[in-house]
Amino acid sequence: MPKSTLFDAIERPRRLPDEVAQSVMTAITNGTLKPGDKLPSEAEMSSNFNVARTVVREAISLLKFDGVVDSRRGVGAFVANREERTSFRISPACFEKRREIIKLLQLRTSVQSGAAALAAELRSDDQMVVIDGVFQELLAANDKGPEAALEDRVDAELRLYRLITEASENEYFCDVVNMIEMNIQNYLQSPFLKNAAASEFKPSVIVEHQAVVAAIWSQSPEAARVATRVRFSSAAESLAARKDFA
Amino acid sequence: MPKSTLFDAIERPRRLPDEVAQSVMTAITNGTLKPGDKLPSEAEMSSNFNVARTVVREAISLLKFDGVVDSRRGVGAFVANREERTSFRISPACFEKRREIIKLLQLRTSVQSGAAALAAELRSDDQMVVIDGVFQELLAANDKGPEAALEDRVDAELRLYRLITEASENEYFCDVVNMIEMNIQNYLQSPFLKNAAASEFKPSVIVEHQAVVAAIWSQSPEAARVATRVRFSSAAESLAARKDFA
DNA sequence: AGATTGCCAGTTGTCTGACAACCTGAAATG
DNA sequence: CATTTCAGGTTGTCAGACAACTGGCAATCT
Repeated sequence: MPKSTLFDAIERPRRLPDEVAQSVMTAITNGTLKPGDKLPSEAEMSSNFNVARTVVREAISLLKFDGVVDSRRGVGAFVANREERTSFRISPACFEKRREIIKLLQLRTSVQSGAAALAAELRSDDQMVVIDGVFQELLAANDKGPEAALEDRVDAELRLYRLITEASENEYFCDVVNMIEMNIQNYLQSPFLKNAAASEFKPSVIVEHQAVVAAIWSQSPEAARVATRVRFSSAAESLAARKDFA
Repeated sequence: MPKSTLFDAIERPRRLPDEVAQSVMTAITNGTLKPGDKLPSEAEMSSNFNVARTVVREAISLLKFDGVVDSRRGVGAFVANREERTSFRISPACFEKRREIIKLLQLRTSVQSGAAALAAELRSDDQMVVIDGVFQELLAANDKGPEAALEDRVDAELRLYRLITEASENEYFCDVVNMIEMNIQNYLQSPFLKNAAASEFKPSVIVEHQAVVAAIWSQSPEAARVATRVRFSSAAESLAARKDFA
């Protein structure tokens, strides 16, 4: 079927419970609702938001599951202390301010470094072969110039560090890194991402990647840790130096 | 009213949606449901679990919010790829096997080290005073011997590293650390925690704490990073060496 | 035959109303 | 005054209904 380009896809209605949850969540983050405060009753919110109580319940249920609020039957729902949360998630607001996203990358750097150190220690020879293969792909894509194989370059880089993280044999590192990556992908506009990737076309970048791979090859945890930190700090800095976002 | 110790608190009825969510989640983690698979329809699950559809909906809604499943109106709900999850959480199963909890502590170590490095760089003098104050409390509690001030010692240690993490000026580090701490507190039985704390009564431990505080005092990020890693690795090792859990 | 349209069963999303379980505080009771 | 009882409010669960949407099948048209 020839795809018509006459019309854009219509925007589909968002899910009500997520909207309500988001709304309550922002009230909590901006301090309108402080820890210990009682949320309005479900019936009240239901009429305020003009949605059914089931919708409000689903929304509150999400927050309860994260430990953001705590509800007691017959009493009400209350905002919990921030340090009582049982899940880690990144709010969309993170991607609106440069300072916030830099902070996120600091965390990413820290986690990725730890994973690389473990990977250096625990990697099998088979894993090393695969890692090196992807690194060669990255080199090949890089040789094609800044624009030609941009997609390939980004993809190879993503896979490279995902493989390294998996070689740490620690699912928690994988989960955190994947989760951060996913949020970046979801909330950062793709043209911006593309520009960021383009600006990372420098010889020094490849050298930094090289150092990471070499450290893992020689099974040197400390070297891997440092090299990874250098690489990701540098990426964060080059992002910080850019002018095309606030 | 004097608190009676004759009876334990009765176990309160758990929430149905959480149970259902947990049930589906384990089916996903153990591979019964693989990425791409279609979940049974809500009506079907409703009759299988013998609960109302609203309960099933809340459960699935939780998983959707985490990006664990993805649902399309008129079609069904599907298991998403693991790397597409948008939140990081720790399953209770983590605390059943020693190897799992060690892995969790590896992550904790990595994150805490990064936070300490930032704290060394960014701390204000006021923050340093508070940090040192809590460290003095820790020393005082330690001087009272292994059992006498056990509670105080644990509490001071918790506060010490929480303060350090906050001094990093990075909420993501705080959130991850708090979240891990919270899960440990929720899922690890308190007698076990108590024993673990008691076994951490050694002169070397205090020296390790001391090194962390000193590095932050002298604003040496690298020293803080290493000292923190030493401290938490050592804690993980002493946990691994224990015989009272599987 | 081939392409298009209309229709239908199945699924998720939302709404409504009801009742059960539970807590709080005030009124009734001794 | 101390205790009990009760009424009202809140969360938890249930049942049923309809709306919105999808995919595939059947009817229809060219």
